[in-house]
Amino acid sequence: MAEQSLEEREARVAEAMEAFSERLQEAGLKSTKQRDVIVERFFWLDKHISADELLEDVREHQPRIGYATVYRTLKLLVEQGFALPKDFGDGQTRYDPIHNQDPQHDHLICVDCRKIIEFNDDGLNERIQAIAEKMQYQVRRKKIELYAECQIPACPNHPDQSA
Amino acid sequence: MAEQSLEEREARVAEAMEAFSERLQEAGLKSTKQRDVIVERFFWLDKHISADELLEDVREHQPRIGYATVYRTLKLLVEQGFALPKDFGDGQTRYDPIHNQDPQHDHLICVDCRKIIEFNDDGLNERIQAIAEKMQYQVRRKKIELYAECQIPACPNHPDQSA
DNA sequence: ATGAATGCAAAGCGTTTGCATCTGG
DNA sequence: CCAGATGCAAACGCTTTGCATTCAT
Repeated sequence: MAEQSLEEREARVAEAMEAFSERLQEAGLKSTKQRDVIVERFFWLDKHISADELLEDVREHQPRIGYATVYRTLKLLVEQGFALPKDFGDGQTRYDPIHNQDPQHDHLICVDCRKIIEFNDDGLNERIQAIAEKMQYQVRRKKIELYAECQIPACPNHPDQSA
Repeated sequence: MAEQSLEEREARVAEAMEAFSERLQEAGLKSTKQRDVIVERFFWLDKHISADELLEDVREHQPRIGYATVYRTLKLLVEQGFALPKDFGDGQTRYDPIHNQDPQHDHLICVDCRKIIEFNDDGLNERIQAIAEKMQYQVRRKKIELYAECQIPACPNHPDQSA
């Protein structure tokens, strides 16, 4: 969401790619051109992306990539802890890149324009811990989605806001 | 979740059925034997049920019911505000009956035994309101799921707990 | 060279829909 | 009567899989 310089973005992607490569080697898996492109674009785009959207983007760099490969790579990313599958109720699974520094944010989805806004609230997280503890549970991960409408007359979050 | 006497359950179902019938009439829709059975079983079972599970149950009462009818009825229930579709990541949509008295609860899902526990925490709700307000949004509905593991050595929430 | 990854197309799965038939109001 | 509901099967959209080929190590 926050604006990000090209350098920052490149640094972030490079870091993520490095971590990913390491993990691949650890797991005895191979690094291929397709896999690398998919993962790199996934980290570069850095948004809740669907397999479909990712494939479309990746094909600009590697036209002959098939969707099976995208799905397989996405699954791999999830298994290796680099992505989290999300379902926002629009019929397709979206994948959320996990940055080490922002391990677990929540979402507010505008019911008017479907824009997805990320947020993080410490008070909320504390309360959740407390709730789980009271029930004798320890939270592993959470999924918090607020479906809300904008209160400003003309919803400011229209998709045509240059991304 | 809470134990419920047969009378209570019957009363609850009757009330829900009445409300549903009213809504049907208001909307100029018809009450049919199939529809009634599906809706009644849905309210009676009163859990996060999948179309599949509901169909199986309903067929004990009306064997010739097709799954299209179940899906259509579930959709109707959602449209009319009697059910909320939920996705817990197991590949199929589950439907959560809405009781007037418990309009919007949240869920804790045991990662060990997949048991789904409902809860409701006012402090949590208040905080959520505040978060949305700060962002200039008004929450329409929320989806909060805590995936957590039980801290008691032998997870007490095993599916074989008589339902 | 050898096990893993790819690309394609086919299959799979949950869900929706077209259509002829039936039914409630 | 006639709009709406049903049941069946076919269609659907997203995702997964089988298999022959290619590629990284």
